[in-house]
This record gives sequence, C-alpha cells and structure tokens, in this order.
Amino acid sequence: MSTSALPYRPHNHDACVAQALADARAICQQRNARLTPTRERVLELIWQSHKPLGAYDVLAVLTEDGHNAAPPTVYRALDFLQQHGLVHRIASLNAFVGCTHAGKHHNGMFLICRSCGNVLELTAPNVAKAVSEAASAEGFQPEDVMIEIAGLCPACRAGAAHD
Amino acid sequence: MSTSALPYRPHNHDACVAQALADARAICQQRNARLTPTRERVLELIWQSHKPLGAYDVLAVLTEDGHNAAPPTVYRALDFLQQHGLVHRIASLNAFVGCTHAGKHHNGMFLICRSCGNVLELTAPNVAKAVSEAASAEGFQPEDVMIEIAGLCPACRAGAAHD
DNA sequence: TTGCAAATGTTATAATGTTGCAAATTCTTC
DNA sequence: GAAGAATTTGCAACATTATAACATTTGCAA
Ligand SMILES: [Zn+2]
Ligand SMILES: [Zn+2]
Ligand SMILES: [Zn+2]
Ligand SMILES: [Zn+2]
Repeated sequence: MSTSALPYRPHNHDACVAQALADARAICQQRNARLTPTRERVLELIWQSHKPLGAYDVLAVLTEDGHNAAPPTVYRALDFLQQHGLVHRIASLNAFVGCTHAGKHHNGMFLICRSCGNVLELTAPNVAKAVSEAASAEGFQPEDVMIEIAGLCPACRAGAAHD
Repeated sequence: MSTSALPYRPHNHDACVAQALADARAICQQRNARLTPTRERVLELIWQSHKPLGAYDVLAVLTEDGHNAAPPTVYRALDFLQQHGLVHRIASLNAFVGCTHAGKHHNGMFLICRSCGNVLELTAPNVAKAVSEAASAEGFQPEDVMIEIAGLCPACRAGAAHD
C-alpha cells in the first residue's frame, strides 16, 4: 500500500507549479515550441490548484491581469498546451488540469473527487492493457483513450465519515 | 475471436429500434416511470442510428415533426432517458446514444469510430476490475466511471487500408 | 371534484467553443 | 542587417450546448 498521492496529501503546491513550469520550458525548448508569455501564464493558472479550471475562468484572470484577452486567446493557449501534453481537458467537466506526466506520451486516467474537486492523474498499465484487449476483441483500433472517474477522494471519504 | 458486434456488421436496424423501444416500455412500466410520447419519440430519434445524436439535432427533428419544442423539451427528455439507463451521454462529443444494455445497472465503455461515427457500447469486466483496483490503490472510491475510446472501427480500418 | 404531483410550454439567458481576417511578432535566408 | 515567410496575437462576430425561472397543463388519487 502506497502513501497517498499528491493532490490528496498536504504539500507545497508552489513547488508543484514551479516544477510544472520548469518542465514545460524544458519540453518546449527541446521541441522548438514557443512557450510564449501568454501560454506560460495560462499554464501557471491551470496549475494554480489540482482542481480543473474552465477556459472562461482562465479568461477572467487574464482580464484581471490587464491582458486584453478574448476567448480565442485562451483556447489557443490551451490547444497549444494540450498538443504538447502539458495540460489535459476533462471532458466531463469542460475544464482543464495540469498534466503530471508531462513529456511522456500517455493517456491519463483521472480520478475526480465530486466533493473537493481535486483531480488525480494516473497511468495504470493494467487498465490500459484491459482497455486495449477489450477494444481488440471487437476489432477496434484505439487511438485516444479517455477515462474519467468521478467519486470520493480519500480525504473526502474520511470527512464524509465524520458527518 | 467473436463475430463482429452490432454496429459494425450489416443488420436490420429497424429491429434494433423496435427492440429498444419495446425494452424501454417494459422498463418504464416496471418502474412506474412515464414514457410519454415526447420521451418515446426522443428515444426513437436517438436510436435512428448507432451514431450519437446532439440535443439540437433531436430538437430540429421534433420541430420538423410539428412539435412545438424548445431546448428544455429535449434536455428534459434526455435527462429522463439517462436516469432510466435508456441512453448515454458521450461527453467527448456532447451527444447521446441509445443504451444497448438497458435495464442493467452499468457504466458503459464506448468505442467511438472517428471515421464513421458509430459507437459500440461494451461492458468489459476486466476493464471495470482494473479501474476499480487502480482507484482503490489510491484510496479513491469510484462512483461513476466514464470510458470513451476514439479510434477506428473494423469496417473503417478495412476501408482505410484500401486508400 | 378537488387537490396534488409530475410533466410540459415558454421566454430568456448562461456557459462553452469557433471562424475569419487583419496586425504584429518571430524566424529564416540571403 | 533587410526582405520575405511563417507563426502568433488581437479582435469582432458568431455558433453551439445547456440551464433558469415561472406559468400552464395533464394525469392521478383521495
Ligand atoms: Zn498527463
Ligand atoms: Zn475530495
Ligand atoms: Zn442497429
Ligand atoms: Zn448502456
């Protein structure tokens, strides 16, 4: 049994953000992709917590920043970040979350707490294997696997028990 | 190796629809839920093919029908159908598809062909088990599992090979 | 038949996401 | 360094998806 994973345990979140930004810079440099100020700022905002953030929430902060931003500004930045595997879109929430496996090619599996909103990204080889086998059995060739699981995180389960 | 599953093989689709409607009637009767004409018509439209249908597509047909319908008409019918497990919402497409396991309590796993648009709903026990184990390992209590896999169905793989 | 709950009609509005084009910036090549 | 190409951004309008709020009707039961 493992110690609980990042979003679920108290941690220095500023370090999360710093690490994510540093990784992003390294990845973009390596790929000759341009992590422009707007893109970097959007990534920073997405990482402000482990809760997914909506595009229009990002837009609101950019506007507060004094940035003259419109929806395309945000969606373009998010597209860029997604393409480079720096953020993921959570389809069931229409929102975006920082990728905790940036750089590696992967399809995440997301545990979404319906109580606190935190999202944990996992890569579960057994799940990937089972999915791949199930698809193959039907002759289906998977390209993009999206797994989003809503439920209760450990902290919120504990909290709920105290009610 | 199995014979290919329903949406992938030529079949009498009218029979699909008829069966789905018959099942729906039975399920609703058994639960004292009212499958009103609007709800039944929406279900029938959703079942018009194995491709997911958007809410506003449904709305357009209802309007053609002469039904004085507005968005809430459709969304309410879809909510009802979802609650009774008669349709599923495909989050990655903002669209709805008929459930092929109606009545049974389940979370489907969807194989979505990016070429033809057909969707196959599976229940893969191995996947469910792996997901459940991966979540448990993090102390997470899953409630709603959403698995949507985009790729190529057997027919479209074959077609693509001929290009 | 009267009263209640469920379902529907109706209008407006919120939330999310896209298109198209022009201006500015950055990169490349000479 | 300057010209030209490609990428990025600004900006306005628009498209799509979904919900809120409240009045009205319908089905059912006491
Ligand atoms: Zn990731
Ligand atoms: Zn939680
Ligand atoms: Zn069919
Ligand atoms: Zn189903």
